[in-house]
Parts: sequence; structure tokens; C-alpha cells
Amino acid sequence: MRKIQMPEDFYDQTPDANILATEAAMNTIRTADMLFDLIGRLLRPLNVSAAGGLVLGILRDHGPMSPSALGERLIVTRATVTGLLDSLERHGLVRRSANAADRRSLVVQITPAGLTVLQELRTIVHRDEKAWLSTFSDADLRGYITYLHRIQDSLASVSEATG
Amino acid sequence: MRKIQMPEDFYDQTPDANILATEAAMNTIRTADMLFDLIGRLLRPLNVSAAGGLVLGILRDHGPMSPSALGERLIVTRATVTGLLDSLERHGLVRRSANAADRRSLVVQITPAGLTVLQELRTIVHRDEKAWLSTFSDADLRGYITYLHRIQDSLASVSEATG
DNA sequence: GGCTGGTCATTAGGTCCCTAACTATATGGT
DNA sequence: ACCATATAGTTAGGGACCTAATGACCAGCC
Repeated sequence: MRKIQMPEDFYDQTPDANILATEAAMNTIRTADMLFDLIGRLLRPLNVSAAGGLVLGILRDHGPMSPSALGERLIVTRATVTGLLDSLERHGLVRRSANAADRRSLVVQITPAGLTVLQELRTIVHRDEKAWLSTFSDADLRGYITYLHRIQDSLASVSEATG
Repeated sequence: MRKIQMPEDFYDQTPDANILATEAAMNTIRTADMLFDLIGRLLRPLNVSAAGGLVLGILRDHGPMSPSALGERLIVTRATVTGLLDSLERHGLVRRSANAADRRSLVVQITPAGLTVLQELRTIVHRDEKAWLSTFSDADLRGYITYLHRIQDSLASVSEATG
């Protein structure tokens, strides 16, 4: 994830900014960045990226599907899925085959090796999930998630307006 | 920013996961992603990336400095700074020159064109900041930021433990 | 004074993501 | 049946990030 951080004295220099809003925005990106980095580090030994891990999970949980369908679930373009599958296929975790019913499309399937990796991956991630949120009560988490949902709604409408 | 999202029925398939923790993690990344995309779209007409905009801001607010110093502020490696500066310099927003005091290092400086772009950039970003957080009171923002800080602290200690 | 170890920036090569453009195939309306 | 349109996947090209290796240079220690 791209790293972004405010200079410490940003606010001194930019008096017209809404300080709290800027701080919320910067910290949102910063937090996600730290989280993404942590996940990446946890998964590196398995030779899978965070995105690749999600692909494996989706394939195991929902069975074989087309690259397009994967892209919809991941909220990523088809072109991106192509790259992810190239990488996963190189590592033997996934297999592409033709779809008899529609010759435009493919069917992607997780391999036995992919299932093994996925199992290890989930174990690792869930173990650490508990660690990094250990100081949060369920109520805290719910409150936090509520904020995130509100921001997402807000962003979605601003994005629509912006195009 | 990398996009990550849970399959809707992830929890049915993975009963050992801490549902709230997973949801918090996924939504954190998802929110930051949406935010980053929005900022990128707002800045595109100016031919500056979000990261490039930060570089310009730092240079204006703190004066000329070395690529290393920029990297420290951005929390990014020197190699990444090299790429960012390449791009900014191509657009004439920044200038690299020799440092007489230490011939290993360079001094990066914002150009007049860079200052102009920075001004437009800040105007645009702050305008939209108000829009996407309009439904949040100051108390809301403070509460949200507090959660983010707690998570960042937690992530920092987990990351240390993990290496 | 010369050696050694650290730091500066860059390059090379890799990942994940994007948009735009291309090819092949499917399908719905006439 | 035919053509316009839409969809599937890939490719080409670009941005931001990383690590590892390289060549310059600086500074402290014998």
C-alpha cells in the first residue's frame, strides 16, 4: 500500500485546512498501510501476496470460477486478475482451464498445493489478528467499524459526484 | 492502493476467525483504498500523484532537502524517492542540484511551477475533505482518530514482535 | 595517511494495481 | 441470418512501492 504521512507541522503551514478531517484522512491511510505491511510480512514465507491469498480463499470457499467473477469479488479489474493468476499459476497454486460453455471465458481452480498454502495462511493471519486487536473489546470494534462504514458511505457519494 | 475485500460469506466458511477483528481489518484497508482512489482522481488533472503532492508540500513547508530526508518524512525508501523525484522533475515541479557540503548527496528544491501546482492541489483536496466528512462532528472525528491511533500502536508492537 | 564501515543516490528487477486498446466470442433485435 | 453491442481475457504501458547490488563519498580509528 502506498505510504502517506503528513509532515508534523503541516497545520502550521496550511491554516485553511480542516485539521481534524486531514488528520482523520491521513491516519486512515496510515493505519491501513501498517496493516497491509504486516499482512504482507506474515504471508511472505508462503510465497503468496495478500491479494493472492484472497484469491485462494475465494476459490476454496466458492469453487472454480472465471477471472471476471474473481475480479468482481476482489473489486479489481480483469487486467489485475490476469496478473494475480499468472503469479499464482507460476507457483502451482491455481489452474486455468477452458470453459466449454463459453469459449470466451476460463475456469480457475485451486490446486491441492493451493489448498495447503491457504490453510497455513489462514492459521497465521487469524493468530495475529487476535494479537493486534487484543486491546479492543467487541464494543470497541463495533464502534470502529461503524465509523468506517459511515466514511465509506460518504466517500462513495463524493466519488459519484466527482466521477 | 491495493484493494482487498472479504467474500461476503467468508465467515460461514471460516468459523475459527474472529469475525469482528477480520471485519475491522478488511474495512480499514477498504476505507483507505477508497480514500486514496478519491485523492488520486482529484489530483490527476494536475499531473501529480498523491505521493508527489506530499513531496511538494514537504519541500515548500520545510525548504530544500536531500532525497534521504524526504524518504524519512514520507516513510519510504530512498529508492522510492528516486522514482518520485524522477517523475516530479520530468514535469518541472522540482529541481535536483549538487550539495557542496557533501558530494554524496543532492539538494531537492521546489520550482515556481511546483509551487503553483501545490497551491491548486491543496485547494482541491481541502475542498473535498469538507465534503466527504460533512456528516461527521468534531467529536466523531476525534473518536475515530482515537481508534486509529490505538490500532496503530497495537500494530506497531505486533510488527516489532514479528520483525 | 590509509583502511574500514557507514551513508548517499541510483539502477535493476519484482509486485500490485490502474487505464486503454485489442482479439475472440456471445447475444439480442431486426 | 446478420449486425451492433456487450462481455471475456490479455497485452501494453504507467505509477508507486519494495529489496538487493553498485559506485561515490565521508569519517573515525589505528
